[in-house]
Amino acid sequence: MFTLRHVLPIMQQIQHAIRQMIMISQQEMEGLLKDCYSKTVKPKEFLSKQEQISNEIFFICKGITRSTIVDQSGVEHTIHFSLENQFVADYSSFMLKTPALNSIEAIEETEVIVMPRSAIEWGYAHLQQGDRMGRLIAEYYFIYFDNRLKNQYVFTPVQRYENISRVFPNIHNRVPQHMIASYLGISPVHLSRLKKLI
Amino acid sequence: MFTLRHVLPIMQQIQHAIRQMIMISQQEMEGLLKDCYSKTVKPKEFLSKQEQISNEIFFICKGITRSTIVDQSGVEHTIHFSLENQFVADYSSFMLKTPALNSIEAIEETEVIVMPRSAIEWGYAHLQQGDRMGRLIAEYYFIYFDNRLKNQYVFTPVQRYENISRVFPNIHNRVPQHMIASYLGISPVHLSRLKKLI
DNA sequence: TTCGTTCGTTAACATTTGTTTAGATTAATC
DNA sequence: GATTAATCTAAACAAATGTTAACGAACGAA
Repeated sequence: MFTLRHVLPIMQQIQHAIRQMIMISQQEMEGLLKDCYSKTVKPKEFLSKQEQISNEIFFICKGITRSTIVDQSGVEHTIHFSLENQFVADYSSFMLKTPALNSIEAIEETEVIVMPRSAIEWGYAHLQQGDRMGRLIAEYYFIYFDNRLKNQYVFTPVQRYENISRVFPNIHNRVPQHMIASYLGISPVHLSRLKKLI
Repeated sequence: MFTLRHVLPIMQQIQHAIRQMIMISQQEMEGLLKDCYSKTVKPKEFLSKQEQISNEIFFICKGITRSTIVDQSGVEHTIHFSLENQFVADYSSFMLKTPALNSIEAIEETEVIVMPRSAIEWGYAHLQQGDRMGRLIAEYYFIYFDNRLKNQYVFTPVQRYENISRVFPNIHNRVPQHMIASYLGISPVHLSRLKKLI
């Protein structure tokens, strides 16, 4: 049987990400990560599915995922891409303990650290800076969403396309174009058309 | 000169809102609110303007505001409405201390409590549950934004219009229709056209 | 009151975007 | 390697949305 000491090296990346947010002792870190484990999913496999309550937060060590939501007509929309060194979850479902509206699906082969609810709650209760960590995560995502929403109002589809390409230059090699179109809120045919005009 | 004891009655509403989020002693409450003050703005007057760093959070006691953002072509978009008993600010600007992209403008005569940055920072540093309050506020807005973004993907303009009318039935008596159109991301002429079809 | 402004509706027309279908290319699977 | 599936592009047409202009009603300021 492995002890925590043996498992930790795999956890280096997530530890680094956590230490960028808060001051945390080695002892606290071990407590926080004791229920966490790593998991690998293949392309098109799901990390979590809609209609189930999200009881896990994922930290992406390697790979890329997309979060999808299905509308009343059954059409699937890509609402986020998530990359290496980012946390991903349906946070609304996690926080409210309501059924998730999102699914999270791997695009490439993806390796994640799974943080179960028990680990997060242990953190809030026992970490000196637990609530601070929660606040910073929430604020980080708040800023991200605020930005996304403003973009929707202020930029045209072409501008949004150029913005992604700038922020995430490699995206065209890693995700199919029809998913980018879905993310932009336009049809794949139309994105192809717009590209011709640039 | 008024002491805090005299000022507090005006502050009842905001105290109630704060107590719904965290446990807070009367002494802590007085510390938190000691730099806060009330302010009344007339319709079309601004609580805060774009390009300035937001150093205040507003609590709306009475009235209604809209948050606006201007695109590259100079067109103004309404991105939020905020009502009684809600906090409003350009939180991204407040948190990052960067120039605001939003302006906040009163639609009706509006009375707010102004919470300066000093009050918020005092709260984070001295309140027993300061970070918890920060986390809950950030999480609350996170959920709000998450929802807004999903709505953009999943609902048509007509559905979004019906959703507002349901969530905020009185909106048509309180805000001009062209602002609602702007909020929905469509032209005022088109909203008028869509209404005919319902 | 009177005058000017803001607001909502309507119609006509222009532009953008979606849909369908087809074909060609590449990637994945057996 | 052969076959199937996935992906992107293209064209033609349909639907949705924007723009402009005109008009009248409601509202506010002088």
